[in-house]
Amino acid sequence: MSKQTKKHLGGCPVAYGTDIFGDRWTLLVIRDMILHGKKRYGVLLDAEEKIATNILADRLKHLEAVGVVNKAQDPENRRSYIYSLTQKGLALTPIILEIVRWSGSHLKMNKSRRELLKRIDTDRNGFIAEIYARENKSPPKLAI
Amino acid sequence: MSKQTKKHLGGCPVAYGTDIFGDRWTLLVIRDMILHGKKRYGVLLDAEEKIATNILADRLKHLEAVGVVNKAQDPENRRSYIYSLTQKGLALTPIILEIVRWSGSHLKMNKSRRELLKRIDTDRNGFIAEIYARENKSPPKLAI
DNA sequence: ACAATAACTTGCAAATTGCAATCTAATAAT
DNA sequence: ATTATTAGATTGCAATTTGCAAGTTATTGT
Repeated sequence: MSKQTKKHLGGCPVAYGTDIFGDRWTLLVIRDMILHGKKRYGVLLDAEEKIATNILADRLKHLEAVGVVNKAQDPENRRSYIYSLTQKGLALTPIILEIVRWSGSHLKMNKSRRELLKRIDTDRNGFIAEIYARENKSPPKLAI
Repeated sequence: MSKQTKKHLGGCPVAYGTDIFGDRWTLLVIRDMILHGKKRYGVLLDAEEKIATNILADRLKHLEAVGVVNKAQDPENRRSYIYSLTQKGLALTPIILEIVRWSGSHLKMNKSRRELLKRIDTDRNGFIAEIYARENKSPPKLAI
């Protein structure tokens, strides 16, 4: 992820988005938080794709800086930090879901993932609402 | 974009997606093709973000290799090549549109871009159908 | 024939990623 | 109380990628 190129010019929304999550590792971190409810450094480190420690730390710091994630110390264990998705972060859910849908058309998936895709197709808004509820955030207004 | 890390493990759809478009430049190229109908190397090179020639060539080659883009020589000018989105490529449209929507909530945009956002919100499927029609491809089945 | 163009390719410096070791503060175990 | 372990990084450095600008080749325009 290029810090040098992290400047969107001319106000293009896609360029703005790519400045924030237009790299593989950031997208995967967001996936883990949105779809799997992961909230801790060590748990995020455990993803299948094996992110490097410095990359994970860098990405979490970045996501906090852009307001996608909130970092708070766990009062019961001050070594540990809780990373929560903000409203801005949760609002990335539809993007993640569209990625799942697109990939679902071109990738062999196991049964549980096929069922996830079916869930998304069957009741997308309900699925989104569940993710928001899990994070104790109010869901967005329903779109048609 | 890491060739070494371009391997999705375990069949996760988001990881699969990030292998294909999980980098800034690829997303921006896809944006230009989907939203602006760009089809030629020189035109894609002219984007606001100023992609480097080697990066553009690399990304187009990659997109062709993964079946998102088709490359054909222009019969009227054999120096020039036409890069067309395949069905697989066009199916990325909902992702691009969700990125536009998300960014629209967090970015000041000029009038034309605000109108684009309003278009997407008002008649998303119609907008998608227009893009498919522009590319002479049959649109996907309507989702609820 | 020569100039201009389209699409790259190349050389190389700067930046980023990836791996593994290391560090510090806090908690757990003894 | 002391030692061991843990959580979350940070660091050193090699490998890879990006970015810039010059260069190349085939094709078209003059």
